Amino acid sequence: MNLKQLSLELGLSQTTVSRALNGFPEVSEATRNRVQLAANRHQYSPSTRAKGLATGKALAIGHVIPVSTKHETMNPIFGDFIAGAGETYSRNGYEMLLSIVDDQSEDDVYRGLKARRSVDGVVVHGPRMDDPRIALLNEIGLPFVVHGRASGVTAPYSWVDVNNRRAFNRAADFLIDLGHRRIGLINGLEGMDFAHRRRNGYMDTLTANGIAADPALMRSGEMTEEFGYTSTRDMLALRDRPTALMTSSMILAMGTRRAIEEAGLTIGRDVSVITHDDELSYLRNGGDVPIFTATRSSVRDAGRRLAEMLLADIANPFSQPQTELLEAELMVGQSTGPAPHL
Amino acid sequence: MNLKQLSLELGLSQTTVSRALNGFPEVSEATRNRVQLAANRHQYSPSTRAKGLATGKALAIGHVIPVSTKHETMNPIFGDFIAGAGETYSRNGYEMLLSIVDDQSEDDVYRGLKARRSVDGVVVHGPRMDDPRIALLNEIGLPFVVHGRASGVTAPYSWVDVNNRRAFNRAADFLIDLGHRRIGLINGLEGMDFAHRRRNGYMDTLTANGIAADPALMRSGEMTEEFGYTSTRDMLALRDRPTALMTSSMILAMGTRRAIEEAGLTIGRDVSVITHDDELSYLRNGGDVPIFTATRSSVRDAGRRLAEMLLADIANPFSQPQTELLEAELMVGQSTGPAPHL
DNA sequence: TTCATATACGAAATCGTTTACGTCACTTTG
DNA sequence: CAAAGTGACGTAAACGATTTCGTATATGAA
Repeated sequence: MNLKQLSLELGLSQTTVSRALNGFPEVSEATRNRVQLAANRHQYSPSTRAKGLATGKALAIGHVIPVSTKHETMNPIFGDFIAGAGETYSRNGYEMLLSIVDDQSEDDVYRGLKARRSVDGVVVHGPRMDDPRIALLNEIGLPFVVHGRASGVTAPYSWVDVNNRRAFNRAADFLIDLGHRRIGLINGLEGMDFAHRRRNGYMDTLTANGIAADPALMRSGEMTEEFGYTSTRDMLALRDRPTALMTSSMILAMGTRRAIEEAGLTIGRDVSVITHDDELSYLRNGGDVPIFTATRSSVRDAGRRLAEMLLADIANPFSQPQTELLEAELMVGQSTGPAPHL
Repeated sequence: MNLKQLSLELGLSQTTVSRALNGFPEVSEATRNRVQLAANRHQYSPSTRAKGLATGKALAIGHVIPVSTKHETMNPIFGDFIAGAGETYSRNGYEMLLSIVDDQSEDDVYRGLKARRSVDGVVVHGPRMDDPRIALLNEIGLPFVVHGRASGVTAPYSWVDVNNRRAFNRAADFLIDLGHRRIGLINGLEGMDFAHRRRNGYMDTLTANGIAADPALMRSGEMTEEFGYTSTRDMLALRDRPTALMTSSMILAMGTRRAIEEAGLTIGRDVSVITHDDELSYLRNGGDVPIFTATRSSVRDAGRRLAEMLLADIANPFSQPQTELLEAELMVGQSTGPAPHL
């Protein structure tokens, strides 16, 4: 069923039917009802393609997901993030377009989306330091919001981010208050902006407390369970092993737990662990009492907020860049305790 | 840059330019080259919307991801699955449309996609037993392929699935060969088709070996780490506790490991564990020697295969339903050993 | 020379909407 | 009572591609 058929059946012009359905005032309430009813009866919905052509809007948002060619790793937070964003989109009549792309050819994908006019805007995932995508998107004039920030980029842009620095400040502070002095960090990949900020937060707090940062206690890599395991195992094998560890994700923390227990140590007593927790739906950090002490911030909420921001940006093209900094809360769980006397 | 502008600049008609770019024979090689060059120079790509309108194809595939309203849980395999499918799509010039939808209103989403003509076909995720979506999609005439199967549905349909039954047959057999008689099962949600098949595989092998299935050793629920933990903890507290456990996912297995170690037991010695492993990129099951003994099948491959099947289906509308049953391989790791003498 | 046949290109319809202009019958206003 | 609104609807031109017919020129055969 298309507009023409519907209007023919109603004995009205396509114009009137279109206006009736889109809520324009120049149509009587009587006919509007008649049209609505007929539309429902036939399950009429305007063709997205035709509507898009006519209005010049795509009514779609693009998410470009980089997958590292080296490790073929897909960020596990991604699912929950788009679940949040997706809610906002469908509530506003937008569709979500996904492009999975190896991090080599990202540029072409953005250019392609623009050239084919497939989307009205895009979400930038996994920003790195000095991320070139921001300049690119500004250049080609595609509205966008970044999930995270890109240190080193001076041009203004919209973003939604967690206060990673503050979160890791607080986590380190918490451990130091418990008497820990040897604190390790198992972080995301070097070059990822969030990893950079988290390390800064960690290091600042250490030095502020007169503790020298030890390179042997700092690791960055792909955030897999395996990496959490090997990093922890190696650190625990040091002559002067850490009494506490901070990890950048729950999955890393699982690996950390495995290594600690394999070493015959007890988590929360021999080694304290604080992790960042994105509140992934399938990795809930316990019920009432968290398993891991954690800095917690829902990535799903971030998705929701970011989508709202992007849609607002698109609706009002001359708006200034918006930003939103989400604070993580520190949840005290069972994985931390006073520093042991070694 | 659109077709009109490009043809104007070249001093050709839109027809010729279009034909040149789409590889039609009735255009000389000389002008074809000229057109190609100009198109590249201006980064011209045809508007998806206009092209879709003209051709009647959407050049897009829809993925409808159900999110349970109760638990707000998003299936963790989803990310890797669409990474696989996405590769196939972009290689064939298709785009991927994502709809996140609570499992109440799925019907409307499929109807909407059809009515708005947004996609040429859809992928059905997470089929349940007697899944009504298959009948619905057949009724409204939207091409689809199911990731998994739906026991109880008699109508023919295309699917790609892992041989869940066989996988759990083999896993159970393997444990029984090691001398285990008390074998627990920690499975996905009741009603999910894959969970049903896995349980059947498990139970068949038990009874074939003269072991009565014990309801106390069978659990189904959302496949979170927490559920793996509580299920295992409860089973280990039984007077006649299991010496081996089978779990339906790596994440469940992580919870299982936590409970086992918390009970002061050693995995692979006191309690053996076999898990199903979807080869999620961020949950690699160890390197050379797997951590968990596992029935392994790449969900990313499944995504690739399924996408190819769907595109073939769309290209040839009168084709018969295709099916593909992937076999899981049994990887022997460090989490299994001979049954202990209790 | 003439007619058929390629070869290379173009004019215009088409896809399904939206929307800038008309239009026409009634009020309302000065 | 004529002029000016207003309310309700229609005509037709976009939007940016593809595609169905043509058409003009060159080539070959009769």
